[in-house]
Amino acid sequence: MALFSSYPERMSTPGRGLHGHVLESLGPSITAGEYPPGSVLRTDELAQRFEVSRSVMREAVRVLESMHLVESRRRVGVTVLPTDRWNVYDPQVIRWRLAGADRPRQLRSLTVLRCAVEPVAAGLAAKYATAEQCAELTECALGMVANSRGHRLEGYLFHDVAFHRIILNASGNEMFARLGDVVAEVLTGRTHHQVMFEDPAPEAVTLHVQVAEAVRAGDTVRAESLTREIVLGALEELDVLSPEP
Amino acid sequence: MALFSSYPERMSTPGRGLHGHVLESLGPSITAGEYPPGSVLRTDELAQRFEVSRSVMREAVRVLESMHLVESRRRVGVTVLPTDRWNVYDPQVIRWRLAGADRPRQLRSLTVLRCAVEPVAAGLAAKYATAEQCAELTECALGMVANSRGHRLEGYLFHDVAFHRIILNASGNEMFARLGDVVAEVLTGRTHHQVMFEDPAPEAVTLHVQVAEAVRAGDTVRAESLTREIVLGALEELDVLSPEP
DNA sequence: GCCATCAAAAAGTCAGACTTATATGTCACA
DNA sequence: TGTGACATATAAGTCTGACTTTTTGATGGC
Repeated sequence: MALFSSYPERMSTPGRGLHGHVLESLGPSITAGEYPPGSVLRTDELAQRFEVSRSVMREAVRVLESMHLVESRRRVGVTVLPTDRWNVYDPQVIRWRLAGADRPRQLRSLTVLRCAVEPVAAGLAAKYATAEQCAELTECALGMVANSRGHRLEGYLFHDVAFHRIILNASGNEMFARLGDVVAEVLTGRTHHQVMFEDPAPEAVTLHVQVAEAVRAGDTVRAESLTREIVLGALEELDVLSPEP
Repeated sequence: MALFSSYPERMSTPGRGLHGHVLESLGPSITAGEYPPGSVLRTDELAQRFEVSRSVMREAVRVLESMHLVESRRRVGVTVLPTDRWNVYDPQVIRWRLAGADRPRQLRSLTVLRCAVEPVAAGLAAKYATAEQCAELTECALGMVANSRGHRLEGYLFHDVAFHRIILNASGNEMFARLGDVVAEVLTGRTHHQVMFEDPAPEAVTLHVQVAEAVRAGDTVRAESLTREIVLGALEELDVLSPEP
């Protein structure tokens, strides 16, 4: 099926090279709060701990610095920055945080972001989606229907992710399009790490089909409000499992 | 005035260190499309061009790689990635792109993002804003009023940026809060690089005052719809100057 | 108590040698 | 002529050690 060839599985970038390996270990530690803000690390010490040369360690620190997770200053060391400085939109940071302890809070703030963005994106998609995108969209919706019963969660997830990706891409807005990875992480996290014994809610499935129809019909306001229902439903579902105002 | 002490002027991080200086030159070149996607650079050659050691150049490349602007592969070199791979939410990438040639398109996609996010953020702010945040908000609104006539653009801009930052922070959502820098860049760009001979539109000023009121009153739907008016107005204004559907 | 000066500490920079992966070309064989 | 194994060259990756620069904090004189 050529339609999905545009979604290669390059979602996660495993630590290539020594510096990547170090990052994959040190990054999650920091985002998990293992080193509280203000903690000071020393490059040399880290290099010894990870058994790599200083050059490699310096490269890793540079990357962490570009994510604003740490700040490197002369005569002081590598200081861990407070959370509100972090580049929380960096896909790698998102992945690290979703893998950590405060996954629920993370999942929630990302879902609230979805609530804001996806309805607007769907409205734009109804305006600008190509015929091919409309076809892909309905195909995904049908795929969701086909996998909506009988505990076929993986198949459902696959089409769900693809569906939302297409919406975000079809909006024609680059900033929206780049949130496709974020949505994918959220949906995957929800499916894999939550109690999901039951099949997906039938209403949600129906809504997806209707969104696909609305987009094809060019009905912007309907596409927007239907998508809002979908994503508000997801938020509600999240609040049921881990309630916090 | 202690209210604004929480908004230090650390918005732009000038290239500290040699590697930062290289980045500040090479980054914009790439985002400007000077090296088309697929172009191959060699670390050694770059090091020579910028007259730095390879260690420094490698650190710079690592940072560009973490932004997904380039990809470094053995035996090949440093390949420039296509636009749809870039981390377009990275504040540094945003700044580089806003400084480049396709500023208008960039400004527009960011404003569309604002249209999606800020109304929702304002709604949440009406729910969760502290008394102090409400006070700061009205103060900013008054500051905008005070600078709305007589070509006092800088003063107006200052309070405008602060206003939207407070809204985004008061929403209580981390992802929204981190868009404060983006909004600041957009507003600054609009003021400094567009034909802005005239004073800001009186309706916009009024709307800001009303939003501050709505937030203080805890009127979520009113805060949301008023903010939507503000930001849709900004989008309209943008389309008037550089019309593209 | 305050300011200038100094020394130590840690990051920053550089140069050179070496290792490793890999794209590509070569050649034998089918 | 096409195909597979093999060799080679290339550019990134890694390590090491020496040196420089900035900045903190301590020391000491006023």
